[in-house]
Amino acid sequence: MARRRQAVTIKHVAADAGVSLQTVSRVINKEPSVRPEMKQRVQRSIDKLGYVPSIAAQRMSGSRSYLILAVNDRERTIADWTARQGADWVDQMLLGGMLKCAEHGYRMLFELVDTHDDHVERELATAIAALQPDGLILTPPHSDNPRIVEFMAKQNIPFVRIGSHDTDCGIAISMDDEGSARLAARYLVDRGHSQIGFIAGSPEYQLSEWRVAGWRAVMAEAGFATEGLLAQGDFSYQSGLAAARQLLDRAERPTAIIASNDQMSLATLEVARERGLDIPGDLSIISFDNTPLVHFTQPPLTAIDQPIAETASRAVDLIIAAQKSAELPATPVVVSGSLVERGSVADLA
Amino acid sequence: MARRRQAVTIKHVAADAGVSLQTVSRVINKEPSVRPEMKQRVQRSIDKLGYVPSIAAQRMSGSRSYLILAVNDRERTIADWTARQGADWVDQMLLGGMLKCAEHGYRMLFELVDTHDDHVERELATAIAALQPDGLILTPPHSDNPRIVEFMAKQNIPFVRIGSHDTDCGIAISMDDEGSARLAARYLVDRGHSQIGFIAGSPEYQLSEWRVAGWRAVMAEAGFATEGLLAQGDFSYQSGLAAARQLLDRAERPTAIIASNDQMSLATLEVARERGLDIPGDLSIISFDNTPLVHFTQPPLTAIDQPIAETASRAVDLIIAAQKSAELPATPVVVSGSLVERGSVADLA
DNA sequence: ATGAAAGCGCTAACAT
DNA sequence: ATGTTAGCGCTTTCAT
Repeated sequence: MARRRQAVTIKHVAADAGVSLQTVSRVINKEPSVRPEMKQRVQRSIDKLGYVPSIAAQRMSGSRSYLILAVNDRERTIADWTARQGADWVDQMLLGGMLKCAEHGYRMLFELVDTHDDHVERELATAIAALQPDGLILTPPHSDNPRIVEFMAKQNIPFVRIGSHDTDCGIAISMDDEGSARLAARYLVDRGHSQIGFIAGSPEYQLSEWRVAGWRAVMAEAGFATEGLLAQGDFSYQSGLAAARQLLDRAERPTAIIASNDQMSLATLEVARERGLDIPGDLSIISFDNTPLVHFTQPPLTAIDQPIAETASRAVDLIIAAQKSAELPATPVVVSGSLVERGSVADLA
Repeated sequence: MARRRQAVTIKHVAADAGVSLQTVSRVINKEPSVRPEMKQRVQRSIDKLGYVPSIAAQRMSGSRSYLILAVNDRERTIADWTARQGADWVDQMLLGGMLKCAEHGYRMLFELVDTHDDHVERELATAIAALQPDGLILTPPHSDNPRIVEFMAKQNIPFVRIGSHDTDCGIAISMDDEGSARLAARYLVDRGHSQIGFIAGSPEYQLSEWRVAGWRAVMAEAGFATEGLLAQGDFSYQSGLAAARQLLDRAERPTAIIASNDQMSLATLEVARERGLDIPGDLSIISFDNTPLVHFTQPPLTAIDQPIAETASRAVDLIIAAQKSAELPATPVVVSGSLVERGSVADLA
């Protein structure tokens, strides 16, 4: 394959417009110190020749790369993709992130990094050195992985930690997991439920605790006990099966279960079917995540929607803002989830 | 934000190893003309300093960028992401593409381009000029969009056209749509069906015709008429509803329907429910695509699996190969789909 | 087999 | 407000 050089460079534009390279550069970068008439002339040449700046060259000369790197956990992502169960976290992240990037003339790149790898730092360093992104977006469980966070703190690159409350370094942004869990619990309490079970997610994710905390808080406020109503899961279908059985084996069977994600809700549905329990007649279910499968279950699941696209979009905004001012938001940014009503909750009242 | 320069450059490595820049470059690029002992010494310095070459600099100096750009249709992709119905084409493409790229030290970038935009060429030119990828992957309907293909033909960048049979330029790779449709039709014929309806996909996609052709061929071979058994859809749920009604309104009702994608199968399922038809007792259904939702329907859908991940993986291989030799595969590369048996087909035999 | 020099496209720093 | 110069990190010549 022949070597490819840039077809149209800043030189061509400069020659065509009869100005210096610098003036063209100033126009491209929207610097103020160019007379409107000059600017127009240059812009005409740019349009005429179809010139587009080379990111590589821009990056080389020390300016921005206009690249934002979103990093997800390799193991989990590949497992989701391979299972083809409709988990669409990545899609939603790209939806929010790419569109917002495009608005600002940035591009979003997507990388997989193993959170359990012995060389996480090395993996990240490689991606950063190779791509030279202007900012980085960390998703759970990376966002609170100490090795990753400490490494990033040294990099002098703005980075957002989605799903973290830690403000030591980086920019924390979370989806109000506690608030969402409260929302779900409150919704059930309002409908006359008092025996509300909760299936927790993997302890590797901090958000798992926050969700438990939200449920606990509402139960306490309402004066209901939580003893024996908390079951530990790890977000997998299997763990959901075990957790649901544990809860439904209680002498005093819960009338409702909140599960920390859709796979565990699916498992709860299956256990209910095993035992001949009608949903929502005998057992109400509220799910977390609102991934595509909630439409297809029998009945469709009432669920907490995680605003992933919106969060990714905000993350991009925060990075671009951080590039300019060194000022970071003092408190964690919060994007609230919402409850989507479907058919899996009974009104006991 | 302070300006960031590369932390460790080839200079540091050269100094540390006590050799010239050039020697380091040769080691990085695995050129043969370096003595093993030199090579070792340099490699040790690289590892010690944690050096990673800057893609920007490599690209600037005229070598490869190690970037492969996958381009999808913006409108359709965003519609799928927003609908959250579990369409996972993008995920499967990333799964196959990213992993294969990683194997070869490449990275996959992902871009959205509007196939109906008046300035498609401009959109593509921008992405190419900015990113300077070593190769490009076109997906349907871009793969057969004449403006896009003609533009790419001029670019001197190897590009793969997924879902195209056209060998004029670029590298065609397809998923054997005709063969897959034959597979589905044959499967039904073998189980005693003779009135087999077919719901076609959008004519904007060439693969729609090939699927129809496969069905027709099997029907002809079996000596069955196809008159009135073909309904036109456009891949949307709505169009599926209309198409299914048209087929099921026939005096001689089909005993089976093949739908060109999952959304239209879902619609067929719904129409069957409306009319009180049991699936598969009264009507068998075979779907195309095998996206996540096939697991969740009642009954789960027997479907043709489109090997998207495998195809993307092959596409990457083809691009990397094309970079070296100018030799392109003479005939279109074909990756075959398979039929996944679930519960939506009745055996009449 | 190794090294030195030139240049890729662009911008920061310094003129004017 | 505009132009000139130097240099980013790397690879391609072209020497040796």
